[in-house]
Amino acid sequence: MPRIVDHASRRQDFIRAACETLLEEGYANTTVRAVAKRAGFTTGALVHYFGDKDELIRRALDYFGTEQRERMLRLERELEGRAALRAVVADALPTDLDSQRRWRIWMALWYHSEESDQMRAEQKRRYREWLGRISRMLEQSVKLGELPASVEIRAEARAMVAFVDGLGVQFLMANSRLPAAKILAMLDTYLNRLYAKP
Amino acid sequence: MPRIVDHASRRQDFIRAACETLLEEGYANTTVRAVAKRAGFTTGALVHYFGDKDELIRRALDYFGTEQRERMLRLERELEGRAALRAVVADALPTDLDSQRRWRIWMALWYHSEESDQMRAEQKRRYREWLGRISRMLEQSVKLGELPASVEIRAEARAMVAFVDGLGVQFLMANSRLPAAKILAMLDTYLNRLYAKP
Amino acid sequence: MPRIVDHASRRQDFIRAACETLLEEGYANTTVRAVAKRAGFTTGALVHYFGDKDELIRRALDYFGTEQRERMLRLERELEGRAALRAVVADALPTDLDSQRRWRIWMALWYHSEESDQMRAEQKRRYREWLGRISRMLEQSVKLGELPASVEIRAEARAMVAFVDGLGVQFLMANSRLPAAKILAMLDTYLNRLYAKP
Amino acid sequence: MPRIVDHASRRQDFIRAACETLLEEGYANTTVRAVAKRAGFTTGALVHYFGDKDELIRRALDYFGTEQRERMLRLERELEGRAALRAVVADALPTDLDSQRRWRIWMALWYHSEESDQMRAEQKRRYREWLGRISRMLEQSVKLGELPASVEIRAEARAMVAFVDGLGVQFLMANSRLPAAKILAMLDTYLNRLYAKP
DNA sequence: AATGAATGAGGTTTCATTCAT
DNA sequence: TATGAATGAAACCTCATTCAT
Repeated sequence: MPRIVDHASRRQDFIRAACETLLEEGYANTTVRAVAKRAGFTTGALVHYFGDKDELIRRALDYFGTEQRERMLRLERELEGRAALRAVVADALPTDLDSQRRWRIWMALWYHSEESDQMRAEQKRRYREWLGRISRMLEQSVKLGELPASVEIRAEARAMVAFVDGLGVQFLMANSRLPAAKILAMLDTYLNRLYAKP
Repeated sequence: MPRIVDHASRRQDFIRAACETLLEEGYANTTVRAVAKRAGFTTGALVHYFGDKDELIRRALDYFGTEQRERMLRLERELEGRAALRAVVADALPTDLDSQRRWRIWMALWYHSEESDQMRAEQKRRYREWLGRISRMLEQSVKLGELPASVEIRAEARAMVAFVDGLGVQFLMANSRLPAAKILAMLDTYLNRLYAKP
Repeated sequence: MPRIVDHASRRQDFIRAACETLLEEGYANTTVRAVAKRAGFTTGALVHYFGDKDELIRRALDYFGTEQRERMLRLERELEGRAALRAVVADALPTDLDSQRRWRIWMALWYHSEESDQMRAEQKRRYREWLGRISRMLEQSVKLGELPASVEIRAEARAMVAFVDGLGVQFLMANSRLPAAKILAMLDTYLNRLYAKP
Repeated sequence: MPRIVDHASRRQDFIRAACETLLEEGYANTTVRAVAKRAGFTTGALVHYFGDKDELIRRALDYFGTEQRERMLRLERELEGRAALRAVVADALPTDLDSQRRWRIWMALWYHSEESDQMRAEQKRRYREWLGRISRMLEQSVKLGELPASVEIRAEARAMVAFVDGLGVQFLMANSRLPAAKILAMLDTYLNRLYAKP
């Protein structure tokens, strides 16, 4: 008589626990034991849900990307063109303690993409998606007449993403002493130039 | 009379070995043993040159910063204003295999600043210096009349650095398939907007 | 259901193994590996029972103190005044091979109290208790009229303990060639003088 | 052309350095490097004067015993009988910071006698000498009529030494909070009883 | 499915000792 | 004689993983 357990949901519990551990204790302290404990289980239980630690971490980071994407989709649905772009990017920027935690994870993700082929592949996929989304909003802006047709969509998307990532890094390096207002002002300066009439 | 060894140069050997190990095997595989072996010694030899592993790693990462700074200083000396800024930033951008390696190190540095207080302190110092240098070139541009006096130096410096760092990340994520020409074109677009006549 | 192991008793196994190792191989050779091996496990198993080596050693040394105390309490219950004192001290004195082993441990304890703050604290506690116990028996002697009220309890307790500890040291130095009879005779001489009618 | 070095005196330098290191840094921190540094040399120099570390330590502890003995001889020469005994023992007792240091060494010596056969042998010799010296003073007391002929010289000497050693231990355990006056008072109580008219 | 004891490899660090100079 | 670089063994500790229950 098998114990009644919702395999998928328990798996999700582990993933969430791994995320929280990554956020609050850092990658180096994200041990299997720590994650299992946070999830309310012991190390041995993991074996039923993940082949090894690496898979768990990958799933956790992926979950993280998924959350971000969902927030993004919500914003995209409600707005369009420049407004959508501004909303999506502003949401991604590090403007509070919570987003600082998010950026810490992203950095862990970048960093560890260097070490695991599978992680790298997944990270690439996420990057492509993120670039694609920005591109689409820029295209929308062109359609709406906010931007001239001559704009180089792909390059602009890349520049935009670079700007955001770079600010994330700075935010961490500055130990969160970078006020949200300043960051948003920088974003607006950036957008004003991009959307400037020639 | 002691065995004839140039202490400083041998120390440098270890630092170089640590760098190479970091670059080629990643931070996780950069063990004391691996570094010593690459340098052609046993682990115990390290003790003559570094207090502990952390110091070795810090020195290795610092070595990169120093190299970068020296290149920067050379460029600053020869040019001024916008031209200097363009040269310095273009040099920092990931445009070839060698700079890809550099960016991998930077990322390691960002990442591990999160875990070691000393490393964080040194990293902050480097960041401040880098921001200061960009700021000075922008001020020069104002003096030269390339930029209006109304420009917010500090915020522009931050935005510039963010742009560069973000492109470094993208370069790594894209597995170096981002052509130098495209990256430089993005830089010029960025500068054109910044230096645009209102 | 977990593997069936009595955590407390297994912990005790390690403590016993540590004691034996200390006794038979000396402190310098009491490595984690050696203790684990003697207990029939590998080093990693220790982590389930002790935070680190220091805690293991402290527990092992404490184990001795506890044993000693329990023997003492038994004797105190059955006797009183001078008789109790004589019995307790005679039991503590090094009169056989087994007590030689005990004294070797005590010396380790004294010695290592010098180097670990926690151990020093625990050792102080044990000393205070031991002094208190002797003091109480002396007070009893006063009440029973065996000793004059003028006796300086605390100083006499200290002297008594010093005498015992010093004999323990001598016993070890003499390589156990000090016959029990001689030692007990010395004790009686000591007590005769202490309890002499003025 | 050999360098002119007084082998014996340099050897003594190392021994003194080892002593000081033992006193000030404790046995565990008495590394070859620490001793050599204190002596103003490097580790490699030791090899010319001592076969290995163990020999160095043994010589250091021996030097220590020798100093103590010399102080004792001086006192013996000037006094006799009970007065001599009192002076010698009072000098040995832990009554100041300096003697605390001495006792720390003695304890190290006791402790490590357990681990090295050679050290044990030398320690035994020192103990015999110390017992012999006390015995001789007691015999003198008998000759001087201070003590009855019936006194058991050897046993009394042992008891005396035990008393002293035990107080040394207590002094260390009490973290030197045992006032000299109290200790000397205890000694006088002890001697008064020993020398009491029957 | 879950436990948690146990394994064992691998990491950093310390240090007595060796040896070319 | 002295140097001090280098060795290499051994210590403690951490942790992913395995497995009997």
